Amino acid sequence: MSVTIYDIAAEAEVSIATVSRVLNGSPRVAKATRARVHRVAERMGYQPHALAQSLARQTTGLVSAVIPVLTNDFYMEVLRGIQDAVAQSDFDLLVYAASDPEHVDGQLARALQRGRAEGVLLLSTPVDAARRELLNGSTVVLLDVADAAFDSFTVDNSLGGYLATHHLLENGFQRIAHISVVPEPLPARERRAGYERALAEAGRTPLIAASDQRPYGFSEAAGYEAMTALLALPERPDAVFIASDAQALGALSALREAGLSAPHDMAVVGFDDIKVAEVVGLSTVRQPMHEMGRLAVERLVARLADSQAPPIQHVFSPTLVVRASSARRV
Amino acid sequence: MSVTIYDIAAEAEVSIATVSRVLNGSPRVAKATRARVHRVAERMGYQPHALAQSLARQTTGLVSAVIPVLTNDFYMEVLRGIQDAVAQSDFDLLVYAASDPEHVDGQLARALQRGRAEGVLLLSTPVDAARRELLNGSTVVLLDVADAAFDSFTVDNSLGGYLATHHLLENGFQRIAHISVVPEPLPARERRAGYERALAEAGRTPLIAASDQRPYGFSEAAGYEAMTALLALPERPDAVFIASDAQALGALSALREAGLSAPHDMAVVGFDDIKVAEVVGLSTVRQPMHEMGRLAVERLVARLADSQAPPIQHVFSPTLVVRASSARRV
DNA sequence: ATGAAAGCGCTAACAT
DNA sequence: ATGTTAGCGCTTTCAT
Repeated sequence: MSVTIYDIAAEAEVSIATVSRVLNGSPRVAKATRARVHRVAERMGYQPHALAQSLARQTTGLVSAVIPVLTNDFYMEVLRGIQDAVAQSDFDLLVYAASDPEHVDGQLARALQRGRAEGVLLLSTPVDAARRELLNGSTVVLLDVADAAFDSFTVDNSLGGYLATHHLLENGFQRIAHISVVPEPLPARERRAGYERALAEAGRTPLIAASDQRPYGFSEAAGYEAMTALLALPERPDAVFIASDAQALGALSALREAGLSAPHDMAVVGFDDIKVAEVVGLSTVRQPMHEMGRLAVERLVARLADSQAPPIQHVFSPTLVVRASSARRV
Repeated sequence: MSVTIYDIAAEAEVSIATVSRVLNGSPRVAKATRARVHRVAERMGYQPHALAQSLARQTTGLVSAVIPVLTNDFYMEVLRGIQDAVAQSDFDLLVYAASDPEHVDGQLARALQRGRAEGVLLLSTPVDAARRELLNGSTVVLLDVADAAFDSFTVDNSLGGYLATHHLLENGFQRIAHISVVPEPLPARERRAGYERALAEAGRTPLIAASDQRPYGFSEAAGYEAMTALLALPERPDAVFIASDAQALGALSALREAGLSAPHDMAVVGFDDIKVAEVVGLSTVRQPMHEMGRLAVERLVARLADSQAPPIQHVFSPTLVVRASSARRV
């Protein structure tokens, strides 16, 4: 049906080897032949067959991104960065998203299938023993999770938690609570640790709420529930640092429904700096999501070229973004 | 390096054909042999080589989505729908996103490369003569754009514009403006037509603003500029229907910066119903983005199975979502 | 400078 | 029930 190098070879009266050479820009071809083959290929509308090329070259030109849940602005932002960087490379991008983090392994297995992608970007998925086995032999770059055996790009979550809490302390808030996640993934644990450290330095006691929202805790619903719990407390906190912006959005809803508002009744600081955060004036700790995705891809591409380099652990420093929701009490 | 069917064949003392049969579940294999081959394959940790399989089968198991710009919540939502449906199929998903709509053809060409994907989902990209040529022979489903030669999933934009405008009229607003896009793509033109129809029925005159934001008009910046222009008018409108939520967000910012607010000083209705719309209380015309993506994939998969069916043009009816930004003047 | 031929790893007739 | 073999479309030695 469609034109192959055999057709071109016949038409140009050369062998398929010569056609292949010309098409791949080998210098070992006579000028006249080269021109003729090019002309014929052009005229016949030749297009290389990606699959056949890949099989012969033993390389697919594909990288894949494995994402725990797409219904999450954090991942969406990272994905944008990934896509941008991939578009600037010679690779094409396969996207594997799970319905929730617990089902990520199925997608991961597909992404890792032999002869599929050359490398994979794995997001927010801790490398346990089973996964280490799966990943064995593949070129992998980790995002939002670190592991000594792989390149990784993470944010200093503990610092982020500290910055947020310190900011609330500085603004004079007295009873600063924290909303975390159950079950608590490592990033959340680290954010909480930063919160606790800041409080400890100030000689305050932590107050932690979290609702058990399986399978995915970084959600509006989880934030809503946790805030509801906080509001039911006999002595209501006057500020809260929340483990993610998504939860913070839910928490703000709960606040609003209770006839309260931030920062007047309770100051709120989130984490991530997703786009809505700016729109609603939510103070937050910013992760450079776009850049994380971009750099991870660049690293993956580099590693594909040089698999020997020792793994690097890139830790971004998050930055505090102060908006209306944590304004100092007047 | 990695184990092939030859290794298994040798180990199980059968031919590669038998191995292939067993692995593909052919019934024409003796029970004992089947069991033995399975055991060996398992033990050796065999994984089929996607590429080789694809080349032999002449089918890749890949579909691709071509997106004009990823920095846009509308496309993100559609992409989620696409991903959800793809995950339920036997296909894997390639994502090709352009930096802006004018550069979509490069990505489209990659997506269409012979031996890459079996079908492509093309978003918001009108099929002109050049593209028709490109798409010729490929299995394509169109989203947000219609063309008689292909399956397409679109929304009744004109109806949407009508609904929005009619709603504003009903709520008693007097001077209802419209913010469109320059250059004006077909969906925007249709939305404007709906707006004009509603106004004409009410015997009012249209008032249209739009800023020239190349290459992509459905943006916050564009909305901001257009609203600024409206505010500079001697007689300020008291309501506005805006061609997209993204622009509406920018318009709301402009309003706020001018010390004004919606709906008090000007009622605002957007289009799309992206997630932030709900958060900021923006009235809007909802497109079923997730479902559009999902159904488009299902259609693509169906067409891949039966290429003879005549193209279908699926037109969704948008729905009006009333929130605070267009509340009736008290 | 060019051609012949051996793969790449698998599927699918066609034989037996 | 199983094996032999010819592709799938291309790249890449190895000859000439």
